[in-house]
Amino acid sequence: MRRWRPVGPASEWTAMEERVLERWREGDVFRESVAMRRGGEPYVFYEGPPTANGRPGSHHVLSRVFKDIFPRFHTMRGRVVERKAGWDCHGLPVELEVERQLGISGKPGIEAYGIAEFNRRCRESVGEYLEEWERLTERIGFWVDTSEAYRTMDTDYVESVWWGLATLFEKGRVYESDKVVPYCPRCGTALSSHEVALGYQDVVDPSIYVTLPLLPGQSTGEGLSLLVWTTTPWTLPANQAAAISPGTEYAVVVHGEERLVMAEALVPAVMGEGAVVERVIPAADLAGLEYEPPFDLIPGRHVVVMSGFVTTDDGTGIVHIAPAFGEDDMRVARDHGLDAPNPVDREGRFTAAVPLVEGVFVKDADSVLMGDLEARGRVFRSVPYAHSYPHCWRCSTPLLYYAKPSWYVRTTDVRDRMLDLNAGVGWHPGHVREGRFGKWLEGNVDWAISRERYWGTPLPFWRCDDCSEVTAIASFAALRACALVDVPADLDPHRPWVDTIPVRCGCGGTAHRVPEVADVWFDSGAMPFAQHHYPFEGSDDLAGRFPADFVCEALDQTRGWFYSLLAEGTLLFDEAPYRNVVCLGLILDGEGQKMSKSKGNVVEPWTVIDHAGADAFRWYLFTAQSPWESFRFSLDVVDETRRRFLFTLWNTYVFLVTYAALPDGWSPGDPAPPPEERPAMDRWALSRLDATVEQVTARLADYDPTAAGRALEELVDDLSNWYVRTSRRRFWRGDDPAGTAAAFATLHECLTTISLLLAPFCPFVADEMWGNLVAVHDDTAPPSVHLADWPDPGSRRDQDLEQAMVAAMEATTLGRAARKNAKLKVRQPLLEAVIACPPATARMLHGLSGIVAEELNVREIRFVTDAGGLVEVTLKPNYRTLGPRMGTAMPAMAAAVADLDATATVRALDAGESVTVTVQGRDEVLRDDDILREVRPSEGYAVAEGGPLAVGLSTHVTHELEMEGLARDLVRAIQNARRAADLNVADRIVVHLDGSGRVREAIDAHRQWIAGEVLATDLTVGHGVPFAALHREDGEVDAEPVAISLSRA
RNA sequence: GGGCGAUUAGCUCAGGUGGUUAGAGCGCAUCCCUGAUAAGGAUGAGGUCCCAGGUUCGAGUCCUGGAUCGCCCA
Repeated sequence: MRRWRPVGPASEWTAMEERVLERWREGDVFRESVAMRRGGEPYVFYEGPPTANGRPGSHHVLSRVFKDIFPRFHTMRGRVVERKAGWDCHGLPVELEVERQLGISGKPGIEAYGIAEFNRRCRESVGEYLEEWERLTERIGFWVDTSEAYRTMDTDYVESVWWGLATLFEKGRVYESDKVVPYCPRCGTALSSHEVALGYQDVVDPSIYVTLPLLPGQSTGEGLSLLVWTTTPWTLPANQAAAISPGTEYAVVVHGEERLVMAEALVPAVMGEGAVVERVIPAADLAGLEYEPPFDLIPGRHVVVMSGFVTTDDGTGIVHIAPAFGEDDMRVARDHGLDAPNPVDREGRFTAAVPLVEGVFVKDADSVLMGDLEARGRVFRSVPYAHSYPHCWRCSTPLLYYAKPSWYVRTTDVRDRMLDLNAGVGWHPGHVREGRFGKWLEGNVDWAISRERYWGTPLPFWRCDDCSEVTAIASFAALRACALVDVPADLDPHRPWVDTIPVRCGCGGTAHRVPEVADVWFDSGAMPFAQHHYPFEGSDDLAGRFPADFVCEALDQTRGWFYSLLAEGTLLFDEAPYRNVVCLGLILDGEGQKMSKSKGNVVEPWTVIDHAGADAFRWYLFTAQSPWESFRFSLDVVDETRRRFLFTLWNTYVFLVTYAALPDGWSPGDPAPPPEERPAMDRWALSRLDATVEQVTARLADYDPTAAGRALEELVDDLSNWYVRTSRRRFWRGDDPAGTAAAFATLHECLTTISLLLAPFCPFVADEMWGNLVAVHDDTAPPSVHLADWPDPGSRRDQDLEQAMVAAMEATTLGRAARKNAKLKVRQPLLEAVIACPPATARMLHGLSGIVAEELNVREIRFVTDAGGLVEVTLKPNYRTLGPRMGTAMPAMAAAVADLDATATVRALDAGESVTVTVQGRDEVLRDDDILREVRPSEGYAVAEGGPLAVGLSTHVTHELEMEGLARDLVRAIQNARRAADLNVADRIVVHLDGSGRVREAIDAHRQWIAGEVLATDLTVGHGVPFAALHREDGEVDAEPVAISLSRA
């Protein structure tokens, strides 16, 4: 009883995938695949949480399928791979979305609206696209447990983050400092360096050269003005000092009435070549001089100081110092005991300290301030300046560098340790370790973890109203223990609720929570422990859950999640949080442009899935190129991938099932000869199969799905275009039952093993094939390929056979080229093909000559191994073997080889003798390996050659051969008629033919053969059809008219 | 301004440790096959391997410099 399920055409691919998906749902296959490995060694995967308040795009498909393939692979190899989904819930993107919905903007708007209600809406907004995310996740076959996903806003999660922050605080790794930070005045918050990195834009800012006249009555500098250059004129009112570079010579340049001071080296750049330098002053003589500030509004020392950070690369070599608005400026101010006055409020507007522009946003104040300076004759020159300036990555507001208190984690303390740990991480590509990520770590600065925002993990720090002492609270229990009010059992640990809970300070005073929330990157970096509510629940260690064996995200996460994970892993556990990292590239459109909604070039994942299916989408992403390069992505490239690989595979599978399902077909378990007794073609296929298993396993174990996938592509191509092509007849000829059984068993095993190898890549088609190739026939087999074990490579490699087959393929290609040259179609049988090649090749090919003969449609294959006669030989030195031996004498050797008598040399080598040549007075013995031969047909043969092989065909078509060719043509015509009549491949027919004398002669000569080929039980010839024809057609065969009638037998 | 990566056929991409005539797919042209058929195959045209130096008997491959593009940092 055959149990094969009928198979549909490849064009119904997406319907097939939907059916498989349904089977997974019904059988709960994902859960089962994990559960059945319980007790095995864990393989730890961390899901980097996406934010679900936007639609998932094609780039999310990229990361999600890479997150899928390795867990699937390791599951099949016996590891337990828990896959907990996660969602990043907090942060500015969410707040911005809610602000947009509410039509409010900025912090005052939010506070007027009410933090409680605002945060409630943020919580809702987070889940808005959750359903679409889950639907896409399922449809692309990303197996991850979304039912128990961690969410960074969950109470348990927040408590774990509190634990982390409080632990760092207790270790003395957290501090608060007034520091200049990149600050977004619209969002009202400082940005972390990795956020700043997201928002550089090329802009044109005003840049001005301003004069700072030195005050009269000082030792040096009477009548001189310092020249400073700035691209942020709005910082000039806050000027406190002018910094110069120690050890640099400063020039006094005459400019009209004025005498300007600037670094001597920069005079030509600033003043032009003709500038007159009056004299030169060493930096030391300028230090300490006082000058007239650009605006006499804010008190200060207005003094010249020396600082190492000043360069003479650009500007004037004198730097305007506004301590509140620059990191270097602040350091200079600290070093020299200067104040850091700040005339700009939190919204980025000038305060009453600068009446001229009070209430004006700083960037808008530039022109007014410059106009005022100009009017006072203090501007030397002003030119627009194009540079890259950081903007808020969410709202595009230009960032201000701005002094304000912030909370920091002292990551610089563990910088070297992070570098150590990073050295042991398996990065893919490897250059990220020392390159992009390593360089980033080397330049590490303390991590600013506080944000003055609303929707985030509140910092668990309480500051005493009386003694200012800060208490860090590591758990809700600890909070309850020292709270001065009742803490509800269902505490929402978000603002504003936690802000209403004062606690008792050690000094007896009352402490209130500091207003800031945590950087969302701290949330995601905490996921290794927070997703398990560590250390509050379950085991108090993370054994089997930390570190991860594998994480995977886009390359831009080097500064984001990859960093926050490593920083927290190092600080809290002194261990790298991941062993292997796979980086992914960007998804660009087909023209290499970044996809963006405004350009309208976004390829939606659903478009790809609906048209080409998830397997094709996945296969493209895995195999198109190295995953960390940018993808030039379009529907077309996925479609091409699908046709090239998936359809080829599917056609091969359909071929097997079609013939196996016939009544006289075959089922798994039917007896078949053992592999070693099967024909060469089968042994070759199994050898290739074993080689591929080995390769795919090794490449996947090394996180290289691209090479693994390409090995599979080659195998499928070999099977389809060589094995099936040459073995086709064995699948339906009844005269060799052992050969038929061997063919079925071989192809079945290949496809079954391929379904296993393919399972992590294309889980749908792999399972579909497994179901029909294995599961339906064997009730004890795993019902899904994803519950099966990864195959072990067999021991049937036969490299000699593989090599011989390559030669056979080459001979076939050449034979076909020869036919084309001679204009002899393949259907016309010929007497013989002559293969000219070295004896070793001939020995190798001998066992395969039947295959070559059949492919070339010739009766005989004859080998010619002697040079001369059929072919001429030319000799070339083998540089690969001779080069290292000869060194600089190599050109002389090449000349010596060219001088050899080719025919005699080849004869000697073929006889096993060596050949000696004299090169630069030394005798060199040449072996067979050292000489490469090229054969070329001699005159008179229509042949084709390639390297050491040449194939010639006897072109004489005898009458007998002609009749045989005609018979073949008739078979083809009848087969076409069968197709036109819509018959099944196994239907028996009766045929009646009518045609010319030549046609009749061909039929008479080959009647039995023709009937056999077309499954005819009766074949008649002549006028008048002796049965009621199901189908009839008139046509031509080899220019002869032929009428074909046929009917079912 | 600095770091990292890329640049190979019209397009998309392969090309361990340097070694014969640099490959594949798509597209194009010309054919073939027809018991996988809304498939399949063959042949052909198409290359200054970004440029310039260098190392070497020999460089797409290694070194130096430059150009262009991308990402990251300042």
